Amino acid sequence: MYALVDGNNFYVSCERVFRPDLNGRPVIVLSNNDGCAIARSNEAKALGIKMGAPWFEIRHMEEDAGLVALSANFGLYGDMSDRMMSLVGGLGHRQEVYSIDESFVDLSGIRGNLADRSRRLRQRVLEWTGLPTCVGIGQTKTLAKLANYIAKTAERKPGSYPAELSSVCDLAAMNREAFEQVLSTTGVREVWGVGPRIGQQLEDEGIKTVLDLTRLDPATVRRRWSVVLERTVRELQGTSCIDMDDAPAAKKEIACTRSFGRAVMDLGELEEAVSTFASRGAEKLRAQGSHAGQVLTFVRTSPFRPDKQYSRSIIVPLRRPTADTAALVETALIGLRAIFRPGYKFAKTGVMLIDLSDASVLQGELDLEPELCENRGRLMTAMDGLNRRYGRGTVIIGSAGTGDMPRNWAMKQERRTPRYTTKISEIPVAKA
DNA sequence: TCTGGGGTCCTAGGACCC
DNA sequence: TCTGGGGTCCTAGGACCC
Repeated sequence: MYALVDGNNFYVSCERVFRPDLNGRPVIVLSNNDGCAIARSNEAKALGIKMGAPWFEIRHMEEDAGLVALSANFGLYGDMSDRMMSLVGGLGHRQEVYSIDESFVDLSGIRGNLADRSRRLRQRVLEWTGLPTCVGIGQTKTLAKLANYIAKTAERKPGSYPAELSSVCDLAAMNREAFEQVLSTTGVREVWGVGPRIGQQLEDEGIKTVLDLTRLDPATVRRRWSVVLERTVRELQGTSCIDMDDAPAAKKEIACTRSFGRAVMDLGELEEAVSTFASRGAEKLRAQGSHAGQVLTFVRTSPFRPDKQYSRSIIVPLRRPTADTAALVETALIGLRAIFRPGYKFAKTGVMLIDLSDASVLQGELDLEPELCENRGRLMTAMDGLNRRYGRGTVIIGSAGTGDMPRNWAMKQERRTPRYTTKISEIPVAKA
């Protein structure tokens, strides 16, 4: 038995904890570069703002409808997430943190009324962190996800489902008739694992509701679609196919990519951006104890603009796997210089560290610079320590830029709220 | 003017091997 | 005329997730 607990409109709710004046108002949080809406309050959803809606298209609602738009404050959301997750873990014996605002909890061995227990947990999370949540319970992870969707929808749109399913929905506790009734009023696209593509195909075949999907024969689904969808169908039928993953494996690739605040045409500026992203990737790499064997660098123009388009990537191997910032930056720059073409308005670049291996696995080789290597490792440790203690960017590699060049590539963030919980100078002051 | 970032898994097809 | 069988590895692309 599984529960899926997730934060309602998570980023917006994090902002509201410190800005109660935003309660009851339409609020959205924008992606990096203030590009598009990535979180919406219920009031913003009611205005018809879609997930991913470009900001420039909905901006007029600031005037027309009192919409409040905030730049993403990921430092805040990450910290609030940690607080929420540590409480949610108490619901059962094992927890899998699935995303910044969701976690699965294994409820096996938990006695008593699971819905009541979940309601108490919700209350505790709300009181201790200020964050509203919903809980879905089911026999499999896919059913728990579905239950969570129902709980959220029942809460947000009264009348869409029986009122008692609002906020907490336990599909496993329902009788067959009620269960099928709920499934028959839920669209097939709401199922975890059914995206726009498969959703369309299913609907074209007349499979419109979750109940329809649940009644398909798994073998047929495998033949007509894939083993992935077959698993989904089996999970809906109550057979668990997706296990808990409570010790997430090391990443197999690490990406650092950004769209630019403004178009960039100059190689020098791109070099700063690529150096910055490769450095950040190197930090992530060291944090998980890995080495990279190859570095992929890409540049591209904006596919949304009518300008001349250019998009290329290149993979450059390292002489030996490493997590050394200087080596990774140098390699990424070799790639950049190979694919750069003048005359284009670049919109985005990125560095991906691939072919990752565990740092403890070392290829034996004749080492002609043992002291150098050892010192590099210490240097990286010192650098990470300083940046952790005094903030990201305290110590950087020179090619990332010292501010003497235009920084069109720098991210646009015009509406960021303070880092209330993670930056000492930005902690709110309570007045007596 | 202005459209996010970071991942995973699966499959098909080609290259290559014996 | 008639041209095997079984396997691995890699890559690109598709689809999905939040």
